[in-house]
Amino acid sequence: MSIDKVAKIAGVSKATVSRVLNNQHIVKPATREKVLTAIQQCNYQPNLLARQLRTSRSRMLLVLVSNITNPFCSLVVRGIEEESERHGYHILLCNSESNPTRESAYLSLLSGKVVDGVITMDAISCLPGLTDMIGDFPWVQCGEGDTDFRASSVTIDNAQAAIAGVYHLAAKGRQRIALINSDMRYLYSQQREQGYRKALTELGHNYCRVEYIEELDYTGGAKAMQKILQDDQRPDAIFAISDVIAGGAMSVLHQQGLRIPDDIAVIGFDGIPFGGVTVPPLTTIIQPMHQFGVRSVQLLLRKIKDPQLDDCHEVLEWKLLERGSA
Amino acid sequence: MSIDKVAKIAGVSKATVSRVLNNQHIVKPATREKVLTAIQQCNYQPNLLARQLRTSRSRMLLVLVSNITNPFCSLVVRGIEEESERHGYHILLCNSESNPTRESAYLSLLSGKVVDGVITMDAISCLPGLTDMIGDFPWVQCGEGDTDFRASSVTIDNAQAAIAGVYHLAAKGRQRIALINSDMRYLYSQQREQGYRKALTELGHNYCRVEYIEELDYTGGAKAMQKILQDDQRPDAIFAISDVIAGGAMSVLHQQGLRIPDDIAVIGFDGIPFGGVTVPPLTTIIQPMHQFGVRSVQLLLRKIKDPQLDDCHEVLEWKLLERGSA
DNA sequence: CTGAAAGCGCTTACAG
DNA sequence: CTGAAAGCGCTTACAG
Repeated sequence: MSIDKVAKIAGVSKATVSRVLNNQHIVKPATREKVLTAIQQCNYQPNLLARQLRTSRSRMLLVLVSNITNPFCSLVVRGIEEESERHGYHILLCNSESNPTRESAYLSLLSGKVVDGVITMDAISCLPGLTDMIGDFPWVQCGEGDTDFRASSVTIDNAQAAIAGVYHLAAKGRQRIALINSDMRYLYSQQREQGYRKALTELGHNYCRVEYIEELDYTGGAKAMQKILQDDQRPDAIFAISDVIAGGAMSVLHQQGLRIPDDIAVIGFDGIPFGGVTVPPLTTIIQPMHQFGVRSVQLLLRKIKDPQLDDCHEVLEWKLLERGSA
Repeated sequence: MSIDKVAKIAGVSKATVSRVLNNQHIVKPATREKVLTAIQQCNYQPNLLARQLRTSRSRMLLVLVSNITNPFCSLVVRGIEEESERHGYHILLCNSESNPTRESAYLSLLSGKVVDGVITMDAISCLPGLTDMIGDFPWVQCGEGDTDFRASSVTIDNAQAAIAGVYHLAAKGRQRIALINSDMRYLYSQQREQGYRKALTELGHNYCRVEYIEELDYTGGAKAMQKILQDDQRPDAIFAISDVIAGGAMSVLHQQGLRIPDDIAVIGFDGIPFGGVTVPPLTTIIQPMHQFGVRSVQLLLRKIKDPQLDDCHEVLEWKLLERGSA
């Protein structure tokens, strides 16, 4: 009714009002003026829902993260949002906690036409049956690059990065390098562990120790570190699969009076700001988190514009940043 | 058309299909069965947009945060999302970076009927003119409690909490307590500084020193700490307005070889997990972040259900958690 | 218990 | 350059 009201005030048809609203330049300037004045006058606000229904475009993107509390995630999300905004898109955030019920509730927004596409950051293998819900809708995996699915992806070469991490520690003379890994449902966890094992083999190291955590947070890292310290043979280096975990591990080392890196070196993964303020500052492997977000949006929008487009698997650069801890 | 298709297959009217879809129990079981089978058969997915347009309810909530990267924000958002989901609502996240253009783009979703209400976590004073856009739509301020606006709010008693922080430091024998404050556009920053000053007066402390940061992150805290250390007279305690800032400050203290808390005590604010793994662990004032989110949603939904309801300003409990740093 | 019809507020061929 | 009309896919009084 609202656009009707404007039309009545301006003395034109609602088609014309719609044209002005959508900046179609075929409208005669004089008519255009009349309409704009009318819009001002009644403080008209378009009903976006109606527009979306009519055009079957919502300009809304769904973002599925497992835990927004993880700085890695929030930094990527920031990139996603920034790029989305540049293209006039808004984002719907689903903080899934890897909870299938919640994920499927959000994914139904795809078939419900509420969102035009989805960026998933959760583990692919946490989306069992959920991939059916995504169906043929535009989809980009961010941080996970499983080519078995009908989705584009943005990742780094996780195995290679992990290898570089191990070599860095080895170059520092470390002989017993332990890995604290997170959830093996994540492809990147598998890939990094693979890299870790490969590097050890190449280097001829006999010591190999992997401890898994349940929750990817500081506490998880601390618990894993405690576990490792109960071993008969103490490692002389820790490779943490994320900076957050490294943080937890370091706090335990401090409590135990162990010196970093003298007694045990620590290297992390991600490159979150937190790593700059640990004691000592954290050596880590930097992922281009912001760029992860930006590229994901670009790939997604491209697919939305042209659904025929082939999936594309983009591999970005990582960088080892040496600070004090290793 | 889609509901029409189902209707045709089931041999009923689309009104009946709609009734089944909405679980209205007036439908005869036999008819219901027919419809359900038809739905299965053609794998029908309702168009939510159409439903929302028709019912003028989107079951979508807008959440405006200034920086999702701040752990305080992401922990609150997690609470918001959890409670939203319980009520069948989804959330739209706007990471504003206090950017008015971006905020107004998102706020137009209110008048556009894309969201039913908004929770703002940004500084009230960062929303100049934006409050007009919110108009009479359901609105809850989270973390900021400016009663001058037509909005409900969920906060703690910031002044009182700050006073407790200062008294805690004073009880530890600290005489020169400096405050690292964040952005004074935030009401909570003003209130905490007020509390800080009040406590100093009550205690008869002459030393009073406030350093402001530009960006609420580790770097901001570090910079502020460096600035303070250039003073002729060094403080013997730092009250940081957030744990993140405390983290940055502590890293500088370590670099300078100052002992915490012996040389300088540090107390933070918020209670983010990070505080548990600093060296030493961070004494802090805990805000009920998750509960902030939960209550905000509850107040908002109540208002959405009954727009006549008066605004309500809820003040939750804070708690001082003593750990090693002060 | 069920159906025909109106309507939510837009956009977009189509005709002029 | 502009308007009348159809239609996006639902829900909901209203009548029976």
